[in-house]
Amino acid sequence: MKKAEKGHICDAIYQSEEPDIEVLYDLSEFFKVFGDSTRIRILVALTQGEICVQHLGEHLNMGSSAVSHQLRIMRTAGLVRPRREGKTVYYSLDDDHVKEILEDGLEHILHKAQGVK
Amino acid sequence: MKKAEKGHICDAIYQSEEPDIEVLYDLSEFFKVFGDSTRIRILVALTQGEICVQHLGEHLNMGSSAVSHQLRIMRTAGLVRPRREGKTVYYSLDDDHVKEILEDGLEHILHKAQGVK
DNA sequence: TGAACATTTGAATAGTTGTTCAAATGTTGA
DNA sequence: TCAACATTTGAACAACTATTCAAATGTTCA
Repeated sequence: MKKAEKGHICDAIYQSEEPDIEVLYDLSEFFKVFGDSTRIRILVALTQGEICVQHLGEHLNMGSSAVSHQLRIMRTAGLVRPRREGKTVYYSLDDDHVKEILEDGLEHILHKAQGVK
Repeated sequence: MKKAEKGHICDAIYQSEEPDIEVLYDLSEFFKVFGDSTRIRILVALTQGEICVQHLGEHLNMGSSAVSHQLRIMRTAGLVRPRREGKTVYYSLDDDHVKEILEDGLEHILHKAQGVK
């Protein structure tokens, strides 16, 4: 890889092979889903196993409609998966990756809270 | 730890020792910072090294003011750190944890894009 | 000090988003 | 089929957010 000639430190951005701008947009959309406390609480609850919409509503002290709206967003993002059993729909995390991302985030803010540096 | 008696699968949420609701709120606030494509692009650019505000603006095709506003948000969140050198202010990632989170997110969406399952 | 430049700040605005309510859809059992 | 229940959907509204512009702050150098 060739080094920039001018040597200005800001030139770093010109030699970087950053991911496509479109991918970075997708990435921000992905993180956006985690950027709401209702959705985070749902995801954290789901780390314990699958839960139906109504119970999620009770747990969050919200109506089923509001919960369903949020679940749709997370379903679209591929974070949760529905399973119907009679009248009831159970939701669960789509894969273990979600759990990891939650844990990484938690680790980060707890780390910061400890007062690093 | 005592198990729920009824055995309903939704009871999982009642036996869980989930993090304080306040912590989950902080967690969502943390992810919210990553949930904007401008900020993501700034963070990704910074993975290559420190960059000044003006160059970031050129890179993103935005005014310095807009960039500065976003940098303030990320500074407050403890994601980036400024270093003044004369008139110029260079920004860099505050710690390696940020890079990890970006990579985890990228890995996830690329993984999904490949069509898993 | 004063001019030139880089960054920050505040106010204004257009666009986005979460929740609520009402209505629709889907499912079960009588 | 009908009633009862669970979930989903759409529209409306209030709250929030990213960007822009103008003004202020901070820094260097003559």
